[in-house]
Amino acid sequence: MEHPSNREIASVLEQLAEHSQFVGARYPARAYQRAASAIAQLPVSVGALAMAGRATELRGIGRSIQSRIAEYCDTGTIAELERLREETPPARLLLTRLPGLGPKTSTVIWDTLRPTSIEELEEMVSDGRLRTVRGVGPATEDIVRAGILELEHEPEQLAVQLLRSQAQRAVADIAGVLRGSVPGVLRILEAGQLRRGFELVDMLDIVVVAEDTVAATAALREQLDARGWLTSSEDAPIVDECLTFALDGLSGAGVRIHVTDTAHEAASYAYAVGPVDHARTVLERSGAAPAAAAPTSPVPPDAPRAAPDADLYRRARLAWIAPERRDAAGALEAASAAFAVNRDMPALVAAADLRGELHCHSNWSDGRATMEAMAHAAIARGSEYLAITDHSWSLRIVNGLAPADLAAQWRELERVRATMPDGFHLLQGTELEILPDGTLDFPDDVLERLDWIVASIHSRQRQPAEEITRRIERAMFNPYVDCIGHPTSRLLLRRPRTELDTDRLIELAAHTGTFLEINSSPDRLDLDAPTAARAADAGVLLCINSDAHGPNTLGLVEHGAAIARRAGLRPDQVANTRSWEQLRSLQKRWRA
DNA sequence: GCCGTTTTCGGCCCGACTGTTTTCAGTCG
Repeated sequence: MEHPSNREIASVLEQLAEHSQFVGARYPARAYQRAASAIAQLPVSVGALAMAGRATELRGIGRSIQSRIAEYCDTGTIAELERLREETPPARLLLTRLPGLGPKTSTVIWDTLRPTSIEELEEMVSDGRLRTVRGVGPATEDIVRAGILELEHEPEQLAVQLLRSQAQRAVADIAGVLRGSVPGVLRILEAGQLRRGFELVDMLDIVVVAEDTVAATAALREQLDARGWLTSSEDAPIVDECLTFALDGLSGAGVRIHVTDTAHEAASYAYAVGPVDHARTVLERSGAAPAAAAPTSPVPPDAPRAAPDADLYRRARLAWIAPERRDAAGALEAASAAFAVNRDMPALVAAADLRGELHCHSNWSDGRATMEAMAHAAIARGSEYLAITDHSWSLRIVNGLAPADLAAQWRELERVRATMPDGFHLLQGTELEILPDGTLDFPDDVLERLDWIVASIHSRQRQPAEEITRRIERAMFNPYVDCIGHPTSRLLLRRPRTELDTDRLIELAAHTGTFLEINSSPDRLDLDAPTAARAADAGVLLCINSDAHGPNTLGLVEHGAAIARRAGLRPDQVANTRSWEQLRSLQKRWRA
């Protein structure tokens, strides 16, 4: 029996959380929220667990939430939530969703004014009635006014964007459906924006290679229809039959499934990877004759010879271009020039090139696992070194470590180290808070005892450009600061980047010998690809770091590697493609 | 709504900042 995805269930719980806020039940709201975020990253189906009565074994899920999940699996809905939804006026929803208005203020406004519509709320803003609400001043008024305005402009920004991690999960879900229900599927290939390494994705492209495209398309259409997913179907202009639909639920991103057979696989894949203009040019240059022989699956993501469309590029008299570089300016010209002299395009860095991990957290601060568990997970991934970089003490919210804690951690680390296999380096580090004035959270005599130091900003992120740039500059001049973590502090779809002047950042990183991070957390991906490319051009070494908070998230470096590849980075431009001994010799503390 | 051998009831990350007050509540990370 199939269950709704964890993503879907999490979104339902989030809606329950929102509605709990309306009735002032803030602790239940938090419980729903906690359950939702626990489920979202769970590797097993919570629906199956709930139906078996075992979901309560998970932290954050009790009898009540379990029964709601089971109800959702059974009936596809939760009666209580449906009722709440119908009872909730749009103006109420708007108020609670405004960033800067919390549960208290939005409830006070609602209780005092009771606008029956967004239009009425707008009137209340302009005629000053909003201002009469206790606790509402000019700033709050601005927040509401801006919120209404944004709502009016929404059609333009309605395109739904997914983080890479969400997009990958969605693709995996869809692929699961396809495998189980469409006959004669030979392989399923990830294409489109996701394959090209976009940090945000609004269209998922999936190539289905089938023995019989007519039969496969019919079965696929039926499956999608049965799920209510199919919104439209169009024939792709060039090479394949393409089914287009919208994902259900919260995400609502577009999906295109390209059905093809082995004879047309290369062209179909190139087209599905895109961008369209690039694919067209390649297809035209190749003579667009369908490839005779198809490569055999499975296709490793990056071996040029084995890529599904490698042959196509050859016939187009082009060196093969990695999907991540197909948006890059001048890619076709470079590939043509390389082909003329019988060369490949420069090799791009891949996650498999990374020999160690330089930014992760343990349960000494806000990580979920012991240092030991993190180390074993790193070893299992083939890493040669792992730096434990728990937060420093000014970040109390995540249990940042004081110098005394650091000393205790050191003793524990020594004990764990003794159990490690030969050749593996467990390093003691810190994610050091750069304080608002640019001073560091630990003095130098503490820092000099650590193996590896990532310095980052988590507070006062709205400083003006000059201040925040000076702040990071001061940190980079410290001889023990090895790397600047998530330099612009953006959170994709949630929070804009800081005003940091990245030109200055790069210039000083080169000058001081400080590495810059490509943080692989899917909602950060910071530095972004264009900035990382500029940094590499300036001779700055980048670190691709997972920022893992548990053993399962060390693999997030795949996302960071995708960004690095979009930036065109070679392995030698990434610091942690080196052994720890080599990397260590590049730390500025040994070079001065 | 969830959690727990120091609790089956009474707590729930905690400090800084901001905007609203006129000494502090609400929001955020």
